[in-house]
Amino acid sequence: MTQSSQAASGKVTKLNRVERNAWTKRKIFDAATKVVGKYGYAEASVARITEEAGVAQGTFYNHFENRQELLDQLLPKIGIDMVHFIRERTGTAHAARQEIERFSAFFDFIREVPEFLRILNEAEYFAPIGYQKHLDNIATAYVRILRRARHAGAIIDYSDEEFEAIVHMLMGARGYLSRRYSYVGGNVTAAPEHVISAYQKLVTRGLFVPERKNGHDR
Amino acid sequence: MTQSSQAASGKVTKLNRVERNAWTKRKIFDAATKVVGKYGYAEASVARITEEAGVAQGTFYNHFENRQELLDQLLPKIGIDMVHFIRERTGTAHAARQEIERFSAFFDFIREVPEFLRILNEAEYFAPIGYQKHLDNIATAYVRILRRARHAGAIIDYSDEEFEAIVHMLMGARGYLSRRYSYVGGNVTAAPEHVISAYQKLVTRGLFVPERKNGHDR
Amino acid sequence: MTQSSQAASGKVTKLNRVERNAWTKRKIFDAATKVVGKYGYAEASVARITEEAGVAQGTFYNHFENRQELLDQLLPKIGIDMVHFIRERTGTAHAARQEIERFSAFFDFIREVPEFLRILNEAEYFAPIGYQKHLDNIATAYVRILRRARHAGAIIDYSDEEFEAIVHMLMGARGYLSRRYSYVGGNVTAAPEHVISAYQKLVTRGLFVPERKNGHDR
Amino acid sequence: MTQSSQAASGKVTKLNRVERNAWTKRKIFDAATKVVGKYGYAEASVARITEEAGVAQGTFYNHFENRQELLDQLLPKIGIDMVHFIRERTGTAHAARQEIERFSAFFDFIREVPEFLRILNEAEYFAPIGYQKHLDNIATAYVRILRRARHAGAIIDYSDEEFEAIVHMLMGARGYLSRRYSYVGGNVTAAPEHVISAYQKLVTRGLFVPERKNGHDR
DNA sequence: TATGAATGAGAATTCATTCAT
DNA sequence: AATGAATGAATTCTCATTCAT
Repeated sequence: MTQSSQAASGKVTKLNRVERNAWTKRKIFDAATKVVGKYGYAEASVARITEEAGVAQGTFYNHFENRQELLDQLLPKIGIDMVHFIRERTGTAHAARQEIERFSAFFDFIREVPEFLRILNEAEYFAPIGYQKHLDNIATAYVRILRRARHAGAIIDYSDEEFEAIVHMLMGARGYLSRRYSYVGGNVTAAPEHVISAYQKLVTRGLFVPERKNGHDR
Repeated sequence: MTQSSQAASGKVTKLNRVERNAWTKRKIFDAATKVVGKYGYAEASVARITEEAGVAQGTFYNHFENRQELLDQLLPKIGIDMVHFIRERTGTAHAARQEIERFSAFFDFIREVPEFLRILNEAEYFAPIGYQKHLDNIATAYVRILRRARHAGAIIDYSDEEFEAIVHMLMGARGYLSRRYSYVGGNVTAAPEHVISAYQKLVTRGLFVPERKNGHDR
Repeated sequence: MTQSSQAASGKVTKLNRVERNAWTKRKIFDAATKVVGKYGYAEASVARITEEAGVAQGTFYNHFENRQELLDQLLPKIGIDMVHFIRERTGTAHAARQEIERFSAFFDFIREVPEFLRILNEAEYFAPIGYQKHLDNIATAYVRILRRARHAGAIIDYSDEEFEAIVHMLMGARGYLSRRYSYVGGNVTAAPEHVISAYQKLVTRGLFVPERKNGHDR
Repeated sequence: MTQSSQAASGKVTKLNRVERNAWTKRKIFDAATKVVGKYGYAEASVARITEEAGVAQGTFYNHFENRQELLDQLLPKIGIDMVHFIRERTGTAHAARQEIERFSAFFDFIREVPEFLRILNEAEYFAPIGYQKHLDNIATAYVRILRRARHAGAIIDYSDEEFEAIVHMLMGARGYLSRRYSYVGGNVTAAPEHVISAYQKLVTRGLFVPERKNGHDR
């Protein structure tokens, strides 16, 4: 083992049994991310994933019960990365403006992790368990945000049940918009200005109350 | 009563060659709708479809070039049915209220054709050509509606480009909402009241100008 | 039916039942020749042949018991054409020189009927009955020629049994040579000079006695 | 005794991974030889071959990219065996007599490997890549032999180009003769005496100069 | 734990032949 | 006699999973 490969593994000394195990599992996981991002779930055969990971096919089944189990873990894991990414890019402005920040950050994340979009969109049918988990994660966090905004007076007139519906609309809007506008000639691009402005108008007017000088939440 | 009108009436005694041909194609098509709606595109093998249709596998290839060709025809065909269905259920009220009618009609259509949702949602990956065709159909018609509303003064302050983005948001919203709320215990149900009200609030406030006594479009 | 198509059929007036029948059979036969010559027996599906002939698939079975029957008729029919063609191009010179004329004429025939080579060569495996018939036709005629030459004193020291072997050698030589030298860049070409001279040397010296002034056969 | 030498000896107790792998591939190869020899390439389906080999169909594709790849390897491999076989049976007599030895040895080889003839003859159409490879192998070696004979004075008056043509004639002659005379009632038999004598006369007189007391080549 | 050959159930598609009209 | 839709067996190839080493 060379120094550089040790460095890449994050360890400097020889790996013990547990670490080697985790390291192999990680290799398979990362390979799956790459493969699904590039070819989609349907083409993500165990053969392709293990080849990309540089391990034998049999090794796969030492770490995952079966192909589906891995596929179902893919989206939730990346989904959490996304939540962190967006949270870091959201400031303390008025709630309506924060929502626009989140919207933009979502598109930024797609550019950061181009595999995400495909993994997200196909998951509903190829990794339904993972998809559900992801959706619950996001919806829960999102509803909490809206509630907080309502508590701060930035939203009125929406019930908790309606929040849940709103959250699905916003997620759906993002999904369709990203599919439509994130790809130009095979490359992942930033959201066009008019897309952001349209989202801003719809959401700001439709969901939030007009911002006043002292209307900051938190 | 002519032979052809006999065929159309569903009460068939004897069909001529052309009618028999169309009838068989139709059987395959309907079987595919059923199968894809129930099992999804991935599981819609030619064997399954032809079995459902009650014809031999080889017969399939007398009517469709290959499996994909049929799959790509599925969504656009049903999509057009949907457009007609919604149009029939849309009155002449104020534009904002018409949009809510369309929203409700969409959910009604899903109950009418429960296969539609799955055929629509999976199409992006399993029948991309058909999906694109469908999306274009819908987006074009939808943008035209919004423009007319703007011309009638029911919408202001949105550009054509923004309309396109809005249309994708609305389609995305419907898609996610229908996935979340249309199924209860395996049955297709009507949209809950709070979903309709949330949509109504978001869209009415976000997209349209407040309705005045003389604010009808057209 | 137009005048020109009547002319093409070789008939000027309306065709009666028998003639129509023969005409259809002929169309199928010619189509098969074309198709096998271009794509080979293996790709000569009934669908392809009938399409080329401009008739329905079912029509095929009104004229031929099955696909194989037609294929087996192909080679013997053209083989007879070849025999006539070669015979017409053979003069009354010394037997050895006649053999060279036949050899050259064989290559000329290939250029005249470019389908022949493929039909001949593949027939052994795809139309074995027809192949055998053809081989018998040719061998019989060829042996007769050699016997006549022996009777005329142009060949000595070969028995009838040996003649049969010689004939197979000569046919084999032609077959391999034509495969090797008749195609250049997809086109059928004349036999190169050195091929003819090599054949001439081998056969003239190996089979015939040296030509004398009065050594003409016949 | 090493493991590998155990394998080579045919008496096998335990094979290691590499040996097992080679052993399986060999089983498939041998099965293909048998099947093609008996039924021809066209009937040599993967199902038939793997059944004959006693392995699962899927196993086939662990060892060969596809069906055609195997078929194209068949003839060149056996062709090399044939060359060795013939070379071993060729003495140091005069070149003309050596040629007769080779001719006889060819027929002996067919009796040794009865599958060869069919594998050879059909290859042109079913395994064209393998056929070309084989033909090149043989023609190259054959021309080299003729040149050596010319250098030794046993052949005069033939150019290199003519040699190539001669070689094709000899190969064609053998091919046709073997088809005609090697099978009697389903069994492979030796070449009849009159066939050998006819070949001997034609080639000895047609290609070589009369043998003198000191006319040995080499 | 890692390996990779072996498995066998299916997948899409082709095509000679039949047969009702 | 002509038609052409219907048939279904057979083909090649894929791939998740198993298991002996």
